[in-house]
Amino acid sequence: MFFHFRGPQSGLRVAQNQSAVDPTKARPSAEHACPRPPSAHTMPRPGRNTYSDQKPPYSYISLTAMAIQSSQEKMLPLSEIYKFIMDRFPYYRENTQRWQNSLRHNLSFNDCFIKIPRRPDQPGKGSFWALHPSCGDMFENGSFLRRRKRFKVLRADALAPSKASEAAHYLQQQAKLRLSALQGAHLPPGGYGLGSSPTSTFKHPFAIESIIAREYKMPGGLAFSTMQPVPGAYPLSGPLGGPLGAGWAPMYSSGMMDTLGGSEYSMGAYGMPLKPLCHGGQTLPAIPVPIKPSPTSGLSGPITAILHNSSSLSPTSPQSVSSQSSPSAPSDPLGSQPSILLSVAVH
DNA sequence: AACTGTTTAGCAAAGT
DNA sequence: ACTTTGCTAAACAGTT
Repeated sequence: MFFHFRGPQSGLRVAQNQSAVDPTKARPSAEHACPRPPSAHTMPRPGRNTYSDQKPPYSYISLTAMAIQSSQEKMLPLSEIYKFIMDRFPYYRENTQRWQNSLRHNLSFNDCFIKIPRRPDQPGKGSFWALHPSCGDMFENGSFLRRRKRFKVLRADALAPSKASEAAHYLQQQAKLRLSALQGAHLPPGGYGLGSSPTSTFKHPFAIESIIAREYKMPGGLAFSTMQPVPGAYPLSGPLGGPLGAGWAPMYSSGMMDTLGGSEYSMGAYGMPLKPLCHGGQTLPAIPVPIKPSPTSGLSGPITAILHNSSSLSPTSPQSVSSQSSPSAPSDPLGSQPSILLSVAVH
């Protein structure tokens, strides 16, 4: 999954219609924030104190993705996303109610963000938010500034079994690729295998990884709050030693791979039994299932199949396998009928 | 009460 | 002109 930053000349509207919405609010206009669209090589990076108190030329989706990407667990609670943004962009230390509302709206509205419930024994407010693994191609040319497409999800209750199995296979492949990436920090050719875009293989100097990695190495110990272990997340010390992407923990820490078509249960990160999610004879990996329909990176063919009637699943929570309902999970509009969602990219 | 999450609505700018 | 995308406001419900 690659995200690149690009100058606002890409077409992103910055701070648009703010004055129109509320002209009484004295806020920096887009022109003020970016008097001259910086070229790619002058594109400021979202480091600490970047943009001073001016509004950064990033959409909320971008900012949120940056925050999530910056975290070791690749997942953050809402409050940590707030922190990340406020920590790096002083502009967002004011009018918090306004932009935080917008940000929450984005989290809910955009399929590229998936919600990962907390463990039952780790109380806290809100869930964790992660990026859908297939959203790396969401932005134009990998840019964080403007998505090139929005994901629409079509219900595919009548999805052919072959399609469903292809989707399961796709998820399996993704898991493997992700694992290999985590293990050696060596990205396989073509990124995580999500690289439907040729840009995925190119690590742009303004890619989030590049930016963040650079900042991680900055002297003075720029310890983001987001880099701290997330309480209540799924801290993992998987077979690889270090912490893994908690949201995807069961994929790597247990015999997830083997559960595909294998035994019914396997042990999760906390020794909890992980039951493959089987519906209608289909066996899908026990991965965090997006509450919302899953987006796709624009790959051809079936990209992601999720179990629609498990709208909110915790990867290691027994509740997630014993009960398909969660407090935050709206009731299935179709009842308990197992169904599979096939997400497609809509241009 | 405060926070979190969902949803609807309207507007503006960019893209097609 | 129409569509898409992003921003903002607001209402509401659920959770802590």
